[in-house]
Amino acid sequence: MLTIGKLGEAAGVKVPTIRYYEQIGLLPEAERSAGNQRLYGRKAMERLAFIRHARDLGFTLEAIRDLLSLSDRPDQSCAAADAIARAQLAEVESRLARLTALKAELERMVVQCAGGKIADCRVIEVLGDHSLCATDHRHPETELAQ
Amino acid sequence: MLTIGKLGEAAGVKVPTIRYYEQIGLLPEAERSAGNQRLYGRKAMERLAFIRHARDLGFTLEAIRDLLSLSDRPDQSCAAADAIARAQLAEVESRLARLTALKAELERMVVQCAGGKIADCRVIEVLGDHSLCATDHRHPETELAQ
DNA sequence: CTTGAAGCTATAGTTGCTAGAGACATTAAG
DNA sequence: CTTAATGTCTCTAGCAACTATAGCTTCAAG
Repeated sequence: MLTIGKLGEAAGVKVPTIRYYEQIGLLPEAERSAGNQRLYGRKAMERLAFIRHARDLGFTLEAIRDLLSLSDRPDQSCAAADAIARAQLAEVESRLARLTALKAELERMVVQCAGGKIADCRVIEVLGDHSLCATDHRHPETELAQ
Repeated sequence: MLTIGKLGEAAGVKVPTIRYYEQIGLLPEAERSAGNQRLYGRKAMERLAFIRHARDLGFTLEAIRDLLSLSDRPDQSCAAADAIARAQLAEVESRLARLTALKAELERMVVQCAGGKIADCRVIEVLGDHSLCATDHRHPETELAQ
């Protein structure tokens, strides 16, 4: 049995994060030692690794909650898991497209900066006047988030 | 003079967001009408457009605060503005690299899903066992944030 | 003059943690 | 066996950048 610190070390997750996952119900309530400290076995370790990996892949905690409950029902169809993964892939692809456009615009901006005074600065100028922009990177809906 | 609703419409920014920007000092306190409603002129409109555009390019509000105060001093060197923009470009490039790796991993995952039962699902399996992964996409430091 | 939209303030919620305070537990050294 | 250092406990508050809600006032159209 591992204490919370060892578990965190093993899984690459910070201690308060583990307690947070327990608090929001992503991890079950841990067993406790005589002195009230959390103790974890292999099952908890695996579950935490699953969460960590999914987080690394950008899944939200909500999506992970769904994936975990799916993985607890091995006899069911995997369509739902597949759908969640595909949705995440679509998310990533759209963010990628957006970031690629941003990169182009930022590059244009910094390349044009001649290094003079603010009054002549292309960076400030472009930010102040959207019409100086090559690409239309305005997205009312799509969040930059995550 | 525009009311807050018209300004928001014109700049593509929601009304509560404008009030929020005022609250955190990104926009100056607006003039008020006899009935205590905010009124905005061309200067406020331009400042808000600047903020909006910079947000669209992924600058944080902190960076925008700096850029705005720079743009208020047109006689100074533009080096600082350039540095902020370059930092943002670097940020975007690193996120781009990371997302590209995620995309590859997610694609691998969904392609391998044969559509059977959860017990055989590659999505769940890969998430549960990091060693099944092609790429090492674990980043202790680099946040996925933004 | 009435009605409905738009404005006001203030507070709380969102996501996914992270940081702090103050108290108890455990472990290693002396 | 004691002490000191570290680890853990709970609880609360904070971060970014908004968004939503409640309950009120003001404005513009008919």
